Amino acid sequence: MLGLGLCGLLIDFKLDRSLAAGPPISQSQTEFSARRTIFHQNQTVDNVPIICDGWATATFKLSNGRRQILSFLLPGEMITCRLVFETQLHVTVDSITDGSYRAFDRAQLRTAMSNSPATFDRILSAYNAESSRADQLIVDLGRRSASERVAGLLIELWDRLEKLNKTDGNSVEFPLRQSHIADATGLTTVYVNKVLGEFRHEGMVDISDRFLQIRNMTKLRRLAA
Amino acid sequence: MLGLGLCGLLIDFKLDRSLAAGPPISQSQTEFSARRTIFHQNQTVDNVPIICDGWATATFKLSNGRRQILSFLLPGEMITCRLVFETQLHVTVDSITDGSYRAFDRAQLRTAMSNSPATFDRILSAYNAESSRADQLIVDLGRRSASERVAGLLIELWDRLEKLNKTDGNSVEFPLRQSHIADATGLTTVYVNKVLGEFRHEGMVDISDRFLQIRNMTKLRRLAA
DNA sequence: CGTAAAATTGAGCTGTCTCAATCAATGTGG
DNA sequence: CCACATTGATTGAGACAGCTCAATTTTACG
Repeated sequence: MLGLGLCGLLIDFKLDRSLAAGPPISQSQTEFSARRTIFHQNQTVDNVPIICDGWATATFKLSNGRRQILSFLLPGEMITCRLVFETQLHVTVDSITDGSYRAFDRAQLRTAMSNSPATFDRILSAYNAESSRADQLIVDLGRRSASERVAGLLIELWDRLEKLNKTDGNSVEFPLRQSHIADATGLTTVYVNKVLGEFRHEGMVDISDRFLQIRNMTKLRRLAA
Repeated sequence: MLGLGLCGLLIDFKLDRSLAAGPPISQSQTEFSARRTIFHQNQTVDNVPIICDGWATATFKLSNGRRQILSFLLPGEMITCRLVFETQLHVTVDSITDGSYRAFDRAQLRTAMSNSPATFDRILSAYNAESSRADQLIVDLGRRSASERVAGLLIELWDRLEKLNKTDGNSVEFPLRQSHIADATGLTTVYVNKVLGEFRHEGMVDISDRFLQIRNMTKLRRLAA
């Protein structure tokens, strides 16, 4: 019963992403407000948090102040699937917007995985998706130019938001600051600003008033390819 | 019976790494020689290959000739744990040295996972290790300088080779070309050469005659930190 | 409404790249 | 076992993508 329930939640939150649109119910839900650190790097977490609403980042912070965003966390996503199998968090999780998360019991999750092949497959395919994005980021950072990387990030986010039904025509709500884009692409905010200015000038992409508008998707995808 | 056998092999190859030193037995073993492409990007692989002997790379190749090495594959390692759960390979696998691999049946692997919690844990902890290295690489590429990245790569390989008992004092057999280091760190071979020359000049690290010698581990680790 | 955070712009700098040449090592066929 | 061919290492000169520093304007928040 519990296993099944868990499984249902997982399907909703992680995979079908349908609950994001519905009313939040679970008692384990925790709200967070914008621009807060929700979990600290190297913290031990006894459960597996899944973002329920809002945007957040998973960031690796170096001692000298440099930081690299490893992933943007959107509704329905685990901070990292690694947490299903280990307890120590290797990143800092910072909220971007207001939102909420739910914490799933690790043992129950694992029980659900062994009891239900479907749950097993879903969690593992989420892990594969996470791993695929990481590899994509490695290629971007290692072998692509600044504008290619920014284009790639915008495309990735667009595609993910589209799956969440958050897009509307060529436009989508977009709470990222230029510093988020910089920390995700390994650039400086100053240079990100120049790249985005160039994109705007070319009539390809426009970010303003917390909205991202893609004016020439073909061109953007070609640049990111 | 089969499940157990598989599990045993896995322990040997992937986790305890003990079989690497012993005689190869399995009939599914395939030999490869140096500087060959073993698997192609986007190829469908019906089984899960594990490197048994020798060095190889998993490389993502872009259409314009740029390439990024995602990981170096050492004895006992899967190309990527993703292959346990999906069939399409997203990278090219190229051998560096002569060597061999064994191909495990995917379905049998998965059966072994569900039958044996220990196997389950081992495969997933291998996946976590893979994911951890990927995240480390992202941070390196995004936020560290050329010499930090090269130092980091040498340290990573040193530590992995040490676990395989391949190191001898401060020295270890090291078949990588400077172009491998370049493709792994997102640099050019010319610049890698300059960085390595600097390392040598400082008496920190020396690579010659297919051997890596670490002359000042403390300094190297501090640089890579 | 004041203050802090974010975006924008400009000037100059540097880490890393490109191009190109040379030299060393490794492998190959005869 | 040699001569050649190929691959890898090294070095130098010059270029440029992206950085730093710094000032200014705009936007957002308490």
